[in-house]
Order: sequence, then C-alpha cells, then structure tokens
Amino acid sequence: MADKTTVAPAEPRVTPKSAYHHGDLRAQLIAAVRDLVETHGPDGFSVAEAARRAGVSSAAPYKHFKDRHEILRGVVSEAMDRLHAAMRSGAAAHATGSLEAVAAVGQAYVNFARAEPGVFRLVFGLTEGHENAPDLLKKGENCFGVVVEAAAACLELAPQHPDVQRRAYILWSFVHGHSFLTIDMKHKVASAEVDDWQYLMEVARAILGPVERTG
Amino acid sequence: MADKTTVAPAEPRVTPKSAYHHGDLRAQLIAAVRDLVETHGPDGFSVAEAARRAGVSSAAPYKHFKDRHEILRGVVSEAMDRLHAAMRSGAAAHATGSLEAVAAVGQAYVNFARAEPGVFRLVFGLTEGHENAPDLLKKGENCFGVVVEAAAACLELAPQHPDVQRRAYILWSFVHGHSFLTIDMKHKVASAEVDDWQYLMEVARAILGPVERTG
DNA sequence: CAGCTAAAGTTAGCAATTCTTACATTCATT
DNA sequence: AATGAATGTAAGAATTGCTAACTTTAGCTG
Repeated sequence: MADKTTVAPAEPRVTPKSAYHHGDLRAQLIAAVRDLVETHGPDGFSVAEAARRAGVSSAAPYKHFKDRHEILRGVVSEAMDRLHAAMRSGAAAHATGSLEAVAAVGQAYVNFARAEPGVFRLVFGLTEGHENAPDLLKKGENCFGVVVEAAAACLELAPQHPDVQRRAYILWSFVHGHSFLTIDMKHKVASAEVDDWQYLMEVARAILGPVERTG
Repeated sequence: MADKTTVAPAEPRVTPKSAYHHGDLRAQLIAAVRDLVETHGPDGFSVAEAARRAGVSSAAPYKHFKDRHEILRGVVSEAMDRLHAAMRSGAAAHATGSLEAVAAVGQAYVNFARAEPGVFRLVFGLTEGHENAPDLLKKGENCFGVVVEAAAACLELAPQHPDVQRRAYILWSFVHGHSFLTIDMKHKVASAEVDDWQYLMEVARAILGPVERTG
C-alpha cells in the first residue's frame, strides 16, 4: 500500500501537466510543515493545520503520507539534503586541505542551525522517525562524510584512517554542540555570528593541527 | 495564581500527615512524566496518561500546573538539578585543576545523556518552555559554571577570564554535541562507553593544553 | 472516443487529548 | 465545630490523528 511512498519520489514530476487535483500536494505539505515547525516549534505542528495551509481537507495528507511521522520524516529528508549541499559548497569555497575548508563546513552547519532552528532541532531531535528510516541515517552519514573528507585532505591521510575518523568526529561534535547551544540558549559567549569563524578556526587548529598520536 | 508553583516546592512536606487527597501529586506527576518521556519519547507523553498513572482524574494535574508545558518544565528543572549535581561530583572526584577533573565533568554529562536520553533531549529540546522560564536558564548557566570552574582551575586563571570562558564553552560544545550524537544515531565511532574517557581527555588536552593566545 | 482503473480528493465520524467550568471533599486554622 | 483554601472529580467544548466510504479526475486501452 503505502510502501513506495516511504522513500519519497524525490522528484515530483517537476511540473504536473495540468495540475492534478491540486498540483503536487506532497511538496506543498512538506513546505507547509517546514514553515509550521519553524514558526511554532517542532511540536507546534499539526497535520490539520498543514492541510489547511495547503488548501485541502484534513484527510488529504493521508493519501501521501502514512501518518504524521512520515510527514516529519519528509521534512527532515529535505532539510538534510539542503544541509548536505550547504556543507559541500562551504568546503568547495576554500582550498582543498586547508583549515579554512574545514571551518567552512562547520560554518555552513551553524548557519543552517541559525537560519532554521526549528527544522534543525527537528532533524536531530526526531526520535521515532529515525529507527524506521535508514535513508535518513544514510543522509546523516553523508553529512559526516563531508567533514571526514575535509579533515582527511587536511591531514593528508585516507578518509578511512582511524585518526581521521576520530578527529572528524570530534570536530563534528563541537560544531553540533555549538549549533545547539547557540539556538537553544544563545549563550553570551556565542551570541554574535562573527565569533563563529574564530571559534571554528581555533578548534580546527587545535584538533587537526599538530598530529599527536594517541595510545 | 500559579506563580509560586513555577519553581516547585522542592521538598513536598516530605510525608503528608495522612495522605491528603492523594499525597503529594506534584512530585508523582513529574515522576510519571519523566518515565513517559523516557520510554515513549519526548512527544509520546500526555497529561492524561500521567494522571492515569498517578491514579487521579485527568483534570487533577491542572491544579498543580498551568498547562502541559509547565509539567515538562518541572521535569526539566528536576533533571537539571540532577545533572548539575552529577557534574559537580564528577569534578570533585579528581584533583582540582587536573585535566581529569575537566574530563570527569564531561563524562558525567555524557553519562546522563546515555542514562536518560529522552529526558536529556527534553531538557535541551524544549522550545516553548525556555523563554518564560528564567530559572531554567539560570540552572543551565550553573551547569556551564561547573565547566568554567574546572577549566579555570586547570588554566590557573580566574573564571571570569575571557580565555577561560571561551575554552570552557568550546569544551561544553564538544561534550554537548557528543552527547547528542551518541544518543541520536549512536555513531560507530562513539558507540562504546569506554571510548568516552579517551575522547574527553584528548579534547581537554587539545583545548586546555598549550595556552596559545588568539587575536 | 467510450470505458475502465487507480490516484487523489472530500465528507463524516470515532477515539483521544488539552484545558475550562462547576461542583464536591478534605485539611488546617480559629 | 465552622469556615476558607487547597485539592480532587465530573462533564463538556474544541482540536487533532486517523479511518472508512464515496466521488472525481487522469491516463491508459480497446
């Protein structure tokens, strides 16, 4: 029944010839939910309100999504695609192997969190969506892969090297935590956007700088 | 009206003489909600279910809490007290000024997240509770204060020193991010608890180690 | 082009939830 | 004992998640 809809068509036929009943409701619902999550918080969202915004009845969404969680997963999936793209283009804006490239990946991450705190929180706060969604897990790992690649280039080691993996994870942890703390309680120390770059460079230098073997 | 109940009595008269109508419902509701949040996820909680578990009618909770958000805030407040205590006792278990003391604070943080992922997520994922709750903000800053103190002792500087603040924030970001990533997607790199200490020490060393002035 | 099928939408409705209002009970103090 | 405030219940309004049954339209086929 609703098996193929789980993964999402990804490309909604771009332009449906003559506007179905509605057009393509799926994308519009995801957009509406994204907006709701952003303005009213991750829990201040309802399928009914999303349907209302899309101009359809409250039962229509269930033709496209199994349940409310699947809609949220759709939002998360779309958001992760954008996050991934932002991270990649952040890295690409600097010389391969430079600390700046690493910092830029982190900056893209933080920028995303700042720009869409509600969605960001949803992406990483979704609990019951993650288990049944291997595609989301993979997208998460792809994002981590961008960090790994930048770190590997910086250390001039293979991405599979455990030292690279470990350091990349440390960097990711910092950026992830910084993003959350920033949007959560906008701590004084990390209030201004200007500070981000300084922080990111400092941490990248501290973690990737002098290679000291552990163990 | 519901002003004094915001902060919570903290000690509920210990043992009410002959069991009021109920005993002390407030603490029991918080406990029930904490359990629900832990088992069914942060969103899988309902006032009705909590009341059911406490053996009272579904309207009873509203005599103690203004609305469902205030109950959650109660859970968060209680959880932050425990987190704060754990962090302090973690630091106290090691020599003042040692890197181990810093790492132990982080370890306590991570342990909490692992032990109560649902509550942990609730504490830092609560959106509509934070604005109207300056006491929660303060408790959060108190937790940060533990990190600052440990870092200050380690660097032999005053806690107010900007260098201390900045480095403490970086450490906190890492631990915070690591905690989230661990419970979110239990990334392979950070699966075993044994790794925590190694990570924490490595980061503490990298951040607090050689004092290099920035700017 | 008629006609069939499946997709995509609607209306109606159930069960559950949040929160309010009005009422009942019990504690604690005088 | 009697009263006032705290604490509970019962009942109900509004909203939501989701299902069932029905209708419309798109797109294919003969």
